[in-house]
Amino acid sequence: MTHRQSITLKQIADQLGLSVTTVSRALSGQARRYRIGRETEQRVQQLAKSLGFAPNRLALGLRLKRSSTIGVVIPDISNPFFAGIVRQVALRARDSHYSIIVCDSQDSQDIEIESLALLRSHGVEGIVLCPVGQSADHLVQFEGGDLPMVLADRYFPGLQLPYVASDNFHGALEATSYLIANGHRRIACLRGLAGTSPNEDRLHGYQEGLTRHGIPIDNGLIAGDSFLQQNGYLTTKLLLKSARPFTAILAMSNLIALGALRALSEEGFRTPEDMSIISFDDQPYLPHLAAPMTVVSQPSVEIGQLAFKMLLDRIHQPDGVLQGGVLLPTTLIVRGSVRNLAEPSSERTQRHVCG
Amino acid sequence: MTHRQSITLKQIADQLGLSVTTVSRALSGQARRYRIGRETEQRVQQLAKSLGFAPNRLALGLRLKRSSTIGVVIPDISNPFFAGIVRQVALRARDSHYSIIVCDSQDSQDIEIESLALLRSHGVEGIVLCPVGQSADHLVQFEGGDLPMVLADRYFPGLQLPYVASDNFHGALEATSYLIANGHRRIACLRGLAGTSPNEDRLHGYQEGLTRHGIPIDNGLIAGDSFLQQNGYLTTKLLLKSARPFTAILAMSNLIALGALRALSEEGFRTPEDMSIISFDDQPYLPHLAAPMTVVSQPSVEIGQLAFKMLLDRIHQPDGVLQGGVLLPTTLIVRGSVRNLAEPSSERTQRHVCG
DNA sequence: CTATAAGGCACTAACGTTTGTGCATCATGT
DNA sequence: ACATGATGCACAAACGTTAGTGCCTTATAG
Repeated sequence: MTHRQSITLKQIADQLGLSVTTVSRALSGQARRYRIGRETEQRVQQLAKSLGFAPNRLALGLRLKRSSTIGVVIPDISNPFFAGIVRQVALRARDSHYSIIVCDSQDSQDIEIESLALLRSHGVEGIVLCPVGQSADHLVQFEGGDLPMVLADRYFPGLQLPYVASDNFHGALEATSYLIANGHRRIACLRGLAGTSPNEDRLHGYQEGLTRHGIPIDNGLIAGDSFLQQNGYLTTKLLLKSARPFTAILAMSNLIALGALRALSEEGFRTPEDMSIISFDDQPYLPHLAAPMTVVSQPSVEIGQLAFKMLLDRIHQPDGVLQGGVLLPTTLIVRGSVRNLAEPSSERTQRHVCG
Repeated sequence: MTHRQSITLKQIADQLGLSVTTVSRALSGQARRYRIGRETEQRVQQLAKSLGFAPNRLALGLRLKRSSTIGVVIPDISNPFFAGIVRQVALRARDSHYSIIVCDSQDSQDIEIESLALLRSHGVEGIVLCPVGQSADHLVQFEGGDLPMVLADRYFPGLQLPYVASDNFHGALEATSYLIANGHRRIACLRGLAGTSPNEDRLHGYQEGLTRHGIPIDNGLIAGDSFLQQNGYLTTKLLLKSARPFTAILAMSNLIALGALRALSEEGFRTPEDMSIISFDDQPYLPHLAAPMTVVSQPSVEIGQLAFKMLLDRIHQPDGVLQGGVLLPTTLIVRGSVRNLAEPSSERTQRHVCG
């Protein structure tokens, strides 16, 4: 039970006076097939169990060319959104007897590239990737279908790889429409990293929302260049200082929203009295914010689960027809961070908190 | 560059008309030692580079008995506190050319046990474990020193394993003292899982804080049995319904605090006007809560970094003297969730939000 | 009593790597 | 001319596993 080092087939074989081959077959359920005696089979299984035998996965992987591991590469594992995805992948992987090697690319495409090569050398059977960069040159090698890969959260239009992401276009469209329905016409858009699908899709949804309601698009209200908190903070500061008035903010990530909140607070703006805001990504704490945050919720659980499922499919049928991408619907969760401009401003629109 | 499957030493050897041995030596910097010709060395290195050769880690691990991987086992990777630890371990591991296999034990000791066995079979060189259970029977096998292990966040008093955790006793003591200094005498304590070091240490700190100020300990104000949100919610509900009055809450985890907040909100209690609260674990969103949360901040970055460093030390010197545990100091971050009972109750103690 | 089948197991190679050793060839010193 | 030493590389084994095949024994059929 408590052993100094992992025990091997050979040790069991020696102890029983059998060959390694026989032990292997007795343990892998191949006993019948290879005519191992009933009694021998029992003895092997008993001893193996009592010794707590577990096959060396390195040897197994080498021999079988199946390492029972998959790789997961994400920009920042401490971002709850990505952590949520990783968790679902991890849980599902465990159900399917896979282990996961996790790489944090730190929002760097160079590290991402390195990590992919590293995972390959580890013999992973597949990779779930939340890509960070604006280009996909390093991903074309995976189109071939050796080493299966599924993209999560982001995708690249030209790239022939399966992906799972939120329907960011409609999410942003719905959020923008909601703001407009509440009387907002000048809505700032706090962008994430340009060239990434979430950013582009959300931006288009935002623009479409304005256009559909006959509101001209003011490019001066569209600003920002990263999904990080610092960007939300600085961009909001700048926007508030600019001459362009606006009554609402559409923040393209949870981190951007946090940064915006800080800037608003510093500049003396109250939410939602002086400024309305909608963010992306639902989180457990959002109902408890000073202004309970109205958000476009992404189905991160489903994204993670589906990403793994699609990867597993590709691992099992590498030559099956390539699935396209899947866009999962978002949900607008209405809380209290959007003011209805039609109502008197002195009153909070909802919630008894801070009443 | 773009290859269908990983390339091997043999392929390079064949292409150059050399033996695998020579190629291996030319690539591992052993050329001089084994008298490989200067020119041969160059040719091998060039070709390897141009082919993007990376040694098969499975074979490498098998041969060298060094897999260049470590295992990380945590209760819930989507909990920002643990995600933060994992991230630091991942970053440091990468610096040291280690990959990490992550297991989410889902707060289940059975899964934890399974995961440890799995990691062993993967040939990991060491394990960082945030244990979940109340007993450490399954960990004594690691005292021996084969398979190095470092505990993070929690430890077990009797167990001879190095650990890194917060100084929860003093953290709770400081928080309790702060509450008392603000005039609170009846302070509810929302516990986590009994038998775990964070819970016990925080509880003792709480009790010590009361005792030092001559306040009797009321066991009716100490309740709860898990670190999860649901527990915070239910326990708070129960406590509020009970006959025992209290003016402040000490929540023993970020999740518990979130649950408490929800209960308070539902029961019509305002924070901090009607109820003060202090939680553990600092998070980016806490300043933006309805009542910006005063917390005992844990040095999760340092915990993760140090855990990896200690593990690396043990990997390099398995027979070195066993380090004891390390307790890292916490920081009380004062925000606005504690009301000073000496001040008039109608006014918010600070902040202009919701003014 | 012999051919045939079936039962029970071991031998061998292979996965890709590293490492100890051995076998050539060439130059050098005497 | 002959031992000696360096130089340049290849061979073989090993890590732990699986899978194809072969060998021996016993039972069954003719």
